[in-house]
Amino acid sequence: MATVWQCQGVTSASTAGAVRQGSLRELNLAVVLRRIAAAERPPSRAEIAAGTGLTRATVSAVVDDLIAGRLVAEADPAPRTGAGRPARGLVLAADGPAGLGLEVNVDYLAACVVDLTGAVRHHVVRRADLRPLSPADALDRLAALAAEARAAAVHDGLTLAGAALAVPGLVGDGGLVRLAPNLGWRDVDVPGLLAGHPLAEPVDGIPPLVVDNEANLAALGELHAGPPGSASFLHISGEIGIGAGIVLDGVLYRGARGWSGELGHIPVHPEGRPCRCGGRGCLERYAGQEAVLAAAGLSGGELPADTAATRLADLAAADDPATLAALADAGTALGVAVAGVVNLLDLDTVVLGGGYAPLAPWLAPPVVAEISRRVLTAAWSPVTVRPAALGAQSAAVGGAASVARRIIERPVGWLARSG
Amino acid sequence: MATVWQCQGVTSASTAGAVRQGSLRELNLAVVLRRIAAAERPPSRAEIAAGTGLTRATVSAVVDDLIAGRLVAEADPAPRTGAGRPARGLVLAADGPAGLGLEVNVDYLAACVVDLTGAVRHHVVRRADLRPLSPADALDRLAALAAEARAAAVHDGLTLAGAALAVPGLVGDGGLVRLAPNLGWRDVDVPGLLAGHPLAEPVDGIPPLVVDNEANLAALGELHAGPPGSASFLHISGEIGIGAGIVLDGVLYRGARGWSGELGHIPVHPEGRPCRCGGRGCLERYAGQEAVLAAAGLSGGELPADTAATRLADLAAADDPATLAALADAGTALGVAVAGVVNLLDLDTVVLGGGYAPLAPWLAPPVVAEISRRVLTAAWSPVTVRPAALGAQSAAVGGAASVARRIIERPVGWLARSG
DNA sequence: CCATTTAATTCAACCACTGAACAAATTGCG
DNA sequence: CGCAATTTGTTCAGTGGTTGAATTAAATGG
Repeated sequence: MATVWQCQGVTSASTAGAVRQGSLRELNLAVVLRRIAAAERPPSRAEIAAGTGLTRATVSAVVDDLIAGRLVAEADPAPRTGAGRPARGLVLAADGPAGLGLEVNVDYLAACVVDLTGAVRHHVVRRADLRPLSPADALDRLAALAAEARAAAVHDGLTLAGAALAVPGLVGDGGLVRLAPNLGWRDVDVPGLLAGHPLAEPVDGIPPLVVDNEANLAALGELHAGPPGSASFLHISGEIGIGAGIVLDGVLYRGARGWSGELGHIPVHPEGRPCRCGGRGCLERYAGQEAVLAAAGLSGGELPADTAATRLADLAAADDPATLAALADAGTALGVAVAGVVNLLDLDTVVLGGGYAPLAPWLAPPVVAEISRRVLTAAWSPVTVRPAALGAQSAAVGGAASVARRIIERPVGWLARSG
Repeated sequence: MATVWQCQGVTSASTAGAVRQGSLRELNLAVVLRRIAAAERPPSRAEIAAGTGLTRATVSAVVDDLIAGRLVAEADPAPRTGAGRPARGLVLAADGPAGLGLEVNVDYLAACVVDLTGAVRHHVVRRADLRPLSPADALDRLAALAAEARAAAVHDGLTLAGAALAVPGLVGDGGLVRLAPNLGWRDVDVPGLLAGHPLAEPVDGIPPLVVDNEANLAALGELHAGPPGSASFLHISGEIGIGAGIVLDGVLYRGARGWSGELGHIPVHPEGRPCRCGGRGCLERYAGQEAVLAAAGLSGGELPADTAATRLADLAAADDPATLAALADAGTALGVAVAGVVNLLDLDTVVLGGGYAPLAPWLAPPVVAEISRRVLTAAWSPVTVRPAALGAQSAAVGGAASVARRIIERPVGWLARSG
């Protein structure tokens, strides 16, 4: 009776491999670095030792490695501590490795560079309607933008350690874009088309290029930029489709096959309006960009997402009745779907991102109303609904930040780079 | 002896503590033990070494510790390997620590003992209507049942290392049952009421008693008993309320506050039937036990769940038209909600458990229909809908198995017990 | 100016893994 | 039957990295 206790998932946390001798240092490098990254103010070696349970001797040795590897620097001025020898505060290095974030969307390309501290060191958005272009041409332009960003990073003394590309669509294994309906892409082999463009210097443990869903990376951006403490949240990207990134306990959940977050096709009126997915009454048909524009009396189903959102926000700010009604209805539909999600996942925060970010003043109230009406546990603990901290550009930033985060989670790859 | 009563906390991935010197052994004990637990057939020390990357010397030393601690035993007969010195197969010990699973439900109490290998060594169900009893009286009876189970375990040479209690309701920190509507419990301090009843011998790292939602533990039972490969699934417990346990990548997801899985209050008809939760159109009002019984023309809203389910199954098997229609409608409503969940979480398996298990032949087809109609990615990869492997009794077994699983995940606690 | 206090480093000791050599136990071939 | 081949498991000196105490460093305060 062979009983299987643990099924190997796609990325299981408990798949921790064997701990060899050197792993000890590897693990402690990560522990100390995480501690420095998570601290409110620059901690001293002694504080880290007290907080982690390691000895001061060990912490000193580990910190030496981190400083030698340009991952950590000593902060000045030193924090005041009172009597005794003054502590030397430790901060993440601002001149070490950095992540490159890229985004391809319907009407713009974006590239940004985020360093270890989380600071956005470089950010370019190039507006252009990409729908007429072939995937190869679009990616060529993206590569040019990436090269610019890389040059800027090098100029700042940074080293790009990896890149993440956000795409508005379903992404399969190996960076294959299965379907990006609004771009008109289908089965596009992004890594293949980008081969030859050196986007980043390969670092052990950091893939040179990760392709991911735009909503996923935007959620990571929110995790990175948002206030600490909300480690379980739903980040909703309201565009033509409605995607969502799910962060549970500080970890992005990608689903069994990497296709989680299809919030737009949650049924809100089971026998309601037919949807292009084949179902009926999907959320997208009530709170998607096209539906809201139509309800507000605007015809531009082909408007870019942020243009549409700002136009709606302008009209709503001017108290246009049709727009206000359209947003109220969309918010209610969104609230119904979100209430279901919160009931299921017990989230404490819902973030309105993408095109929803500028509309949050009008969307959030009905969403909150539906949540408090329908969520059983809302009485015990309130659910926060707030706009995305990074706004519409969070996917590129989130991608770049995810690269930096990976280095913090496993610094040995970077340290092994060149000695 | 001061025993610490605690609830299964929300474990954050980033709380990974420092790796002290001894942790190295601690981690490798877990690595080797997991390997033995996950293997199809008893592996040899050499196979473990090859599979993990550890040296044979290290594996031998680790295995010696595990055998000395009665967590592992050498299997006989030894597996045939061909030429060379014959390997000595390693299996999980059947006479070491074991977990105690308990369940309080509307019309029965249950206790079971599961050993490390996953075998159910003892299982008692005591039928009784618990609703007239006070929580204290009910828990007294439960404690008596637990004492019996403990005696049986000791008789078998087992040592109980912890207990898990399944309750049909919301469980807060510290084992406080906030609300168990069908039991009529509200803010019941279970650990306080059970103080003095030695349910298990405290083991470092294994809380003596964990109180958890019935649906959560049932999902763990399914993870334990179900076929391997489905490490991300939704386990639905259809009772008077509809709860769900969410297993993602082999890990039970509890939610930010431990209250995940309220599937019953997902809206399926936003302005439909009013629900006692204050919302309208909750799934529970269309697929909950009361709704189905009423639709089938049965009045017994107070029937125990399994009785109601078997009665419905009998009627359906006899082709009773009203029952068939009621189940079809319930299945459709369930399918709408589940389709939303699958769209959101990209699950590959949905398990019908609790009272739904015997009704699966009639519920599964409409659920599958709604999924294939509404789930965008169903075209790429099918979603399996199946009845629970353990049936209605999975919560107690799942709780007991979760205790055993904890020992496998962190054996050092058990090994430190008494030398 | 000196006692006090806290931070960081140094250093011998120790723990657990490493790698190679060795012993054990079986198969297969002459 | 005997011996080479083969694979398993153990022994043992060696090493990397943590440990804990002692030591040095650098400030405050009376």
